[in-house]
Amino acid sequence: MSSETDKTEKMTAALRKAGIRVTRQRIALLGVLADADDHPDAVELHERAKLVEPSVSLATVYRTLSVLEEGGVVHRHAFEGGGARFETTQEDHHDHILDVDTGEVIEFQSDKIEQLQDEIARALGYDVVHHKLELYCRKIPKPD
Amino acid sequence: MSSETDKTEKMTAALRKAGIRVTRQRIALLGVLADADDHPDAVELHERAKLVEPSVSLATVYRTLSVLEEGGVVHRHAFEGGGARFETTQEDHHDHILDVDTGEVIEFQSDKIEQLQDEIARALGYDVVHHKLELYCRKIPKPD
DNA sequence: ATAAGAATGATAACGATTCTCAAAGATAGT
DNA sequence: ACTATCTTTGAGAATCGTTATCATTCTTAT
Repeated sequence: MSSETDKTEKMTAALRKAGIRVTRQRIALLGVLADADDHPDAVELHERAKLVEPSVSLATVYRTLSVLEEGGVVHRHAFEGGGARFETTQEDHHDHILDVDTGEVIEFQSDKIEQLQDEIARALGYDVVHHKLELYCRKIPKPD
Repeated sequence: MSSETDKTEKMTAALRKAGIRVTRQRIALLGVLADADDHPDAVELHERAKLVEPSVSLATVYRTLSVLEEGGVVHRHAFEGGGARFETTQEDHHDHILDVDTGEVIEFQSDKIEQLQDEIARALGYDVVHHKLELYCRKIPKPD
């Protein structure tokens, strides 16, 4: 099998499609992002990318993340406390619940809320370009 | 008239009520915050506070903002790009529209959205402690 | 007025991110 | 494939917003 090669080709294609120059470092980072099912920050992504492509520098991770963001390939989140965290745009749009005790991130989506946002903005003469909705929450204790 | 004295006394009372020790610097900063109808950052607040109380240092501005936040007297906002921005909690709760072209901040409030947020969180086993809803928008061009 | 503790200004330190620059690499045209 | 051109890279310095340190000054409860 050639699964590693497969992934490389997939990432290469994705970069090409987004009009981004293809380099070893970018393939590695995009691969890591595609595999991640959490919301890692730049340093964490650097750690993971180094396992695939040891030469990647942190500077390049930051640069590439910006490039990928501009290309619409990843989303950058600035949750409260600490640095930015990233995820691919492969999945559908969603917002986040942040567990204030554990730091856990849960994703959710509500068409109703999005629709209300559009209505509110429109009424004030604005179009929503993008939005940020974060619910900082605490687990409801189970009644036992 | 003794309007400056009046304000000082008002600010002093507000600090006392919040259980915060009263100093010249804190009175000055809180006064500036109370007067602000925008969402200034720490450096901007420092500039304004220096006009009232020239001795205030930037370090104290940061320290005091944290103290005031803990005391529930001000809110800290982390809008995209740049540092934190502040406003007093005198007004009712509201969320923000950010004009992506001008940086302008518009406030709005929607009980409906807040209610939906609670419902969504509850369904996932969470209570909302606080939330952040920011609509990054662009002005709809007037048809002329 | 005084003692005990808290707040202050100046500046160093910090973490996250961006910049600089010479060297290496990618792409398009031959 | 070979070059020329333009881009990206790694390493580390620099920057930005913010917090920590510490000796001095100020608040507050007595």
